[in-house]
Amino acid sequence: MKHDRPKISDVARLAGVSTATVSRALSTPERVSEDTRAAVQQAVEATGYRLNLAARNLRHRRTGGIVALVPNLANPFFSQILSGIASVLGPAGYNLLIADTRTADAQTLLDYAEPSRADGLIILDGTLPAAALQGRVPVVEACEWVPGLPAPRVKIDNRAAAGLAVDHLADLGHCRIGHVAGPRGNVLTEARLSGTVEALAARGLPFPEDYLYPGDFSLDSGRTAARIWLDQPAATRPTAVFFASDAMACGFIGEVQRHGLRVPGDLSVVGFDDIELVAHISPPLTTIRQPRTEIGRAAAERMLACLKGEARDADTVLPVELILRASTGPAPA
Amino acid sequence: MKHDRPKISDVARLAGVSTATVSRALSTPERVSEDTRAAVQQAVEATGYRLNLAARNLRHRRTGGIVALVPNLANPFFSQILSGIASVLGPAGYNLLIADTRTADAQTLLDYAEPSRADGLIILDGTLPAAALQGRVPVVEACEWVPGLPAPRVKIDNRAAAGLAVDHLADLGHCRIGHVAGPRGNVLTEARLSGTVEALAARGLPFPEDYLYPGDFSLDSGRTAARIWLDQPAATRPTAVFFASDAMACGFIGEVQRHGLRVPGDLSVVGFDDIELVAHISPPLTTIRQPRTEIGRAAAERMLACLKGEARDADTVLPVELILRASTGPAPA
DNA sequence: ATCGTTGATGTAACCGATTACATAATCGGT
DNA sequence: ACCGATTATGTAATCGGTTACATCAACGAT
Repeated sequence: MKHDRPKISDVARLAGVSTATVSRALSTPERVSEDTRAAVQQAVEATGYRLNLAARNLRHRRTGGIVALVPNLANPFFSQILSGIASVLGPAGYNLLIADTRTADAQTLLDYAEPSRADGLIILDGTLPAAALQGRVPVVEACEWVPGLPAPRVKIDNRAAAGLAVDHLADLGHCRIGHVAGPRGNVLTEARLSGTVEALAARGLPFPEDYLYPGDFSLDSGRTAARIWLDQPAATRPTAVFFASDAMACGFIGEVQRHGLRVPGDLSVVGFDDIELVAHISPPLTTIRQPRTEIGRAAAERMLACLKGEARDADTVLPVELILRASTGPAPA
Repeated sequence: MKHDRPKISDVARLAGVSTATVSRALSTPERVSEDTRAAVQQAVEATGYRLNLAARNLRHRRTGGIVALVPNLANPFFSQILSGIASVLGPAGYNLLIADTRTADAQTLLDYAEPSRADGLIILDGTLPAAALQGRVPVVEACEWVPGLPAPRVKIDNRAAAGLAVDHLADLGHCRIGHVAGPRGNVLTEARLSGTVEALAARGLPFPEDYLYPGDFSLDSGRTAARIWLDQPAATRPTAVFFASDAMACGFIGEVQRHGLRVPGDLSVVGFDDIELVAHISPPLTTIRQPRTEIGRAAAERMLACLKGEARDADTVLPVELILRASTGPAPA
C-alpha cells in the first residue's frame, strides 16, 4: 500500500539518473539525451509522478497566481469581466484568485499584495487605498481605477460614452434630459456625469439640479430615483433619462410602469453596460455596451506583459457602442 | 539600498535568537518566553519581515487554496454562490481559486485536483467526469453534482421546489401547465422535470409531450420556447408555464409581450432561482427562490469541515421558497 | 547531593523541487 | 597524440520556512 506521493527522487532512482537530470528532462527536454528522456518519461509513468507546484514555486520565487480584487462578486457585471480574465490567465498557466473587497478586512487585502501570495494584482475596485497597494506586486486596473495609483489601466471612455447616450436622446428631440448617477466618489460616476454635463452643454440643453438623481448602480436605487421623478411635475420633469448602470435603469422602468406610465411613450431610457438581460426585458433597453469580456481579457494580457517585464504605461481604452433598442423614442409633443 | 525581502534568518540575527525561536514566536507565541517574544516582535517590525507563504505551505504540505470549478463564470447565478463561498473561505484563511470549466481543457481541470495546487475542490458543475476527480483532494459539490462521485453535497430539493410551483399554478385554476426544462443530462433538469411530472400527476393534470419545451437555462432558449408556444393553438396550449430558470422565463416573457400578449392575463409564469433582477421587471416574476449565498456558504463550511477531518457524508439540503409576485394570476376563463 | 521534570532555546533535517558549478565523455582539428 | 569545445550528467546549495530532537538551566522532591 502506497500512500506517499512519489517525488522527483523516486523517479530518479527508478530511471537510474540524478534528480537534476529528471528535473531537466521534464522542464528542458532538449537538454538531455534522447535515451535519458525516454527512461525518465517511463519512470514518471511507472511511478505516477506529478510535480509539486509549491516546491517549484518556492524555488522560482513566484506563486503562479494572480489576484483579482472585486468590489462585489455577486454583481453580474464583474463576473463577466472575471470570466474574461480567467480565459486568458488559465491558458497562460496562472491561477486566478478572487477576493471580495467588501467581505475582506483591510489587513487581508493588504496580504493579497504580498509577493508570496500572488504574482500580480488586478484591481476592479477604485475605492481601495492607493498606499496599501504600492510597491509590492505588479498591479493592473480594470474598469475602475484608484486615482493616486500609477498602474496600467484598462478602461472605456466613460465621458464619450455618456456623450453617445445624450446625443442620441437629443437627436430624438428630447430637451429635458435627466441623469441617474452612480455612487458618490466613484471614478466612473464622475466621468459619466461630467460627460453628460458636457454633452448637454454642447447641445445648449439645460441641466438643472433636479434633473440629477442620486444612485449607487443598484436596482433599488433606480427604483428610488423613479419615485423622485414621479413626484416631479409632469410638465417640467425630464422626458428622457440616462442611467449610469443598466441595473438602475431596470429598477426605474419597473417602478414607472407599475404607475401606469409607458416607456418610451412617456419616458425614454438609456442604460449603461448592456448586461445580458436587458435585451430581453420589455421594452428592450437602449444602452451603452461595454465589452466586458474584452476588458477582462485585456487586463489579463497587460498583467502578463507586466510579469514579462514589458511594462508600457499607456492606458488601454476599449470602444463602447450605443445599442439601439426599444426603450428610447421621440420626445412627447 | 535594500531590495531583498527580509527572511526569517534576518529577523533571528537582529533579535539574537535562532530561526527556530523566531518561527515559534510567530506561530506559537505561548511556547517562548515573554522577553524573547518581545525581542522578536521588535525585530520583525524593524526589518519589515513578512512570512513567505510558499515556504510555509511547502513544509506543511498544503496550499491554503480551495478551487471552485464553475461551468460559466459569467453567469450571475454562479457568481452569487461564489460570493457566499468567498465570504467563508476568506476569514478561514483560505484563498479562493476559480476556474471556468468551459474555458479550461480537461488536463488543466485535472491539475486543479492536485494536492499541490489546492487543498480542496468545490464543484458547481455536474457534467465533469467523476473519475478524474477521484481520490485526490477533498471534494464538495454545490447545487449540481456528479452522479457517480461520492462527495458531500449542498443542494436544494429540486423536486419539491417544482411541486411548489406547479401547486401554485394549479391552485390558481390552471389546468394546462407547461414546463421549460434545462439542458438535457443536467441533474437539475431531471430533478425539476420529474418534480413537475409528479406534481401534475398528483393533481390529475395532463402533461402531453408538447407541453414540455426544451431549453438550456439561457435567455435565448426561453425566447425560442416562446416562439414554439406562440405557434401552438391558443385553445389548447398551456395557460401557465413553469421554467427551470429565471433567465428562460425572462426571455419567454419578453418575446410573448412583443407579440402583444399579456402576463399574467394571457399566460402565467413561474421562474426558478429568484435572481435579483426579476423582482424589477414587469411584471415582477413569481419564482422559486434558491438561497444562493447560503448555498455557497454551506458548501464552504462543509469543505472546511472536510479539511479538519470531520467528514459527514449526509447531504445538506437547503430550503427553497415560492416568491409570489405579479407574473401569475387566475387561469383565463 | 541527586535525580527527574519542566520550560526555553538551539541544531539541523526536512518539505520537493531547481540550478550553478563541477566533472566526465565525446569529437573535430591540427 | 594532444587540446579546446561541446554535450550530458551528477553534486550539492538553495528557495524560506517548520519542527523533531538535543541541550541546558532551574527547580522541587527525595
